Amino acid sequence: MTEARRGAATLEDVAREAGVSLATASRAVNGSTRNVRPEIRERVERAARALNYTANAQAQAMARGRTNVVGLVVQDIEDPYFSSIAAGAMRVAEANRLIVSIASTQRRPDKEIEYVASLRGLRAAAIVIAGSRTDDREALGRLGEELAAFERSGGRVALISQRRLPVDTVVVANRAGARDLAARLAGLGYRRFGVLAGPPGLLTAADRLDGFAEGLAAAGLSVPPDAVARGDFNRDGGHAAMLRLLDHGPRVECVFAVNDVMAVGAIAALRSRGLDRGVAVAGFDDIVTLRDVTPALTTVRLPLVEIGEAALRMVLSEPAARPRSRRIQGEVVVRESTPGVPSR
Amino acid sequence: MTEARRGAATLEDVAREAGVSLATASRAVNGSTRNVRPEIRERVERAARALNYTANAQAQAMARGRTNVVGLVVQDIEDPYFSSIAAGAMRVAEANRLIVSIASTQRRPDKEIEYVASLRGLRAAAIVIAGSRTDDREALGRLGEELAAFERSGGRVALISQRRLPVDTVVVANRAGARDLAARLAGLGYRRFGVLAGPPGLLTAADRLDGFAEGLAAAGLSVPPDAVARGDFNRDGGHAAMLRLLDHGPRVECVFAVNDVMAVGAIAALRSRGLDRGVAVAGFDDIVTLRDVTPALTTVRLPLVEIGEAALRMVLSEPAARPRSRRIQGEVVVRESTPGVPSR
DNA sequence: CCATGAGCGGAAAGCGCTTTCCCAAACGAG
DNA sequence: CTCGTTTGGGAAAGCGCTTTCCGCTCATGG
Repeated sequence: MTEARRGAATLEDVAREAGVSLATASRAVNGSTRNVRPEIRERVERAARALNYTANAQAQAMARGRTNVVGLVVQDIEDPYFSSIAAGAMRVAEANRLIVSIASTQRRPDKEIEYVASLRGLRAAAIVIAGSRTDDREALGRLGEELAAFERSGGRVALISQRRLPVDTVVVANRAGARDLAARLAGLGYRRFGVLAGPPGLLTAADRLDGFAEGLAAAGLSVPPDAVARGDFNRDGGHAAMLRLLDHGPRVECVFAVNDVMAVGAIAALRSRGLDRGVAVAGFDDIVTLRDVTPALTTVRLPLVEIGEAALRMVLSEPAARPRSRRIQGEVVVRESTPGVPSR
Repeated sequence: MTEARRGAATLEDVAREAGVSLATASRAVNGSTRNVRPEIRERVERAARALNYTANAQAQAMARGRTNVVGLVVQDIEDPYFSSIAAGAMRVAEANRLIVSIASTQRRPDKEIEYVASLRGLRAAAIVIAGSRTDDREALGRLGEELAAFERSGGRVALISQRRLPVDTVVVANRAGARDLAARLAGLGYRRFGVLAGPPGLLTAADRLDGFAEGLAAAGLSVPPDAVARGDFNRDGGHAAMLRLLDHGPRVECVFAVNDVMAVGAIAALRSRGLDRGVAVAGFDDIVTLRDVTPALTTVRLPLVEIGEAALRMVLSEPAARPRSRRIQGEVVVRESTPGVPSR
């Protein structure tokens, strides 16, 4: 009846308490293909309860040769983009009784590799990586090797929005979304555009910029090179880039920030110059927490939670012969931040 | 030279490749108090590299009797309040080479208990629980038992903002923060207050409400009972509560929403009625992502990242004889959402 | 009434490590 | 030169499970 004085109760304690063998206790309490007579099972279960027994997951993992841990690697858990993806992945994990191990790389590619190695050490069942999108080929190569080693040792991998490695991928249609957005903005009558682009090397940002340019081109418009201001992929980056554009760029009617948090920074910058009603701003992502900023942001809605779900589902499904990819579309949402140009 | 065809390379493979015993390989590659001759160490390390060996963390955990996993239980990772806390905890975890396992309970107390059990099974070194603040005594009791079992089996526990269980706690000064906020708002000339309170049973919300009432009382003011509208602890809850207050409550000059996301919902509600400049709104938390809403929110700044850091540090430090608590203060930040009453 | 096999409990092997214990060699002191 | 003492490699004992294999009991059928 008394709990082990040192450390947790083991299955052996339970077996002894119930007066059965270790094998039987294991079968009764932790499941097995084999049957155990109801009467004995009941006795074991009672013993387990009395001792407050919980199976040692490590030992189970060792014995079974697989774990119920999945790894999730994001760039910055504090960024709502990633926390929404994480929420989706965690929801699916919960439904499958998986434990999720998470790491935030703070955008350092070397950390990413380190975490994958660490998850390989944990013998995680699967890894989902969100947002590894540099064009640093050297880092990408090492990440690829590390992931390949992980897969060879029996793990599964999925990437979010990163087609550059031969593994399952949830592809976010950044380019297409930005193209659609450009078309809509052109339709609203804007002609003189600026773009607040992300830092060089960030592929997500680059795709959105390219898509936007394509969309404008289709409408016979374009973004003059000096109307593209680069900044960090966060609020302050948007703020700074907007100010730079105002001070050194051409006059613009409408600014596309490659994500919502940058757009919010841009609006703050415009407001500080008293221009917040003079220049239209559009973003990308449709971050939930930002749906109430004023003016309400025109943006491309990405189903972030779904993206997280899709990635984990992919990695949990039967492995395919070749890397699969699941494409997820964004949807343009026009709100007050781009009221349109009435005169045209 | 060739990697094991099935599964990952084991330490035994490395030992064989290097021509040493398992014991020596272990000492050379995974550290030990014992020395290994540099020449042999080098040989083992080379073999490990050649085989792309990574120690099986499960096996190490078994053999050593401890893991490098810490568990983090939050209510909703998508909520910026929790994602900031998680970021802080993860930062400290990284510095200590710990792996963090995270779970989002979606505010279901039973899930919380389930996850703790699960972490006990993992033999996690420590658990941090953020935001278990119901007054459901039954659930709290079961959680307490589960945590006690975890501690008896050698794990450490810290709670964030929950003094009701005898474990280490990071106490957030909700009450004091709300009290200070009330004092400042009274100082700004407001007299007729409303409160958008959280759901009944949520202690964080209750503390903030109580503190606010105390602060007003100190200034000879009060919140009439019918000016307290309850709502969920999220944006929509704030929105709905605000509308209810407008429609069924007394006229108010200033509304205190018990957290920032509710405040944002409230502002949206006011705006939908054309009252956004007529009623002042204050929040609590100072969520980073919401710093650019307009009007800029008066709120109580909580150092959320620090709170997460403090909790994990606490749980990693030497265990104390009795539960410790570390108190963290908020700081009132007055912004445009409470411009003050000029006439007074 | 005996051969057959289904059903189920138990002994023991094994998962991949760490660590204790043992032992040989090298070394320093008397 | 002898006798402790280090020093460092290797054998083996676990860590807490799962699972294979073995063997006993009982039901079944020819």
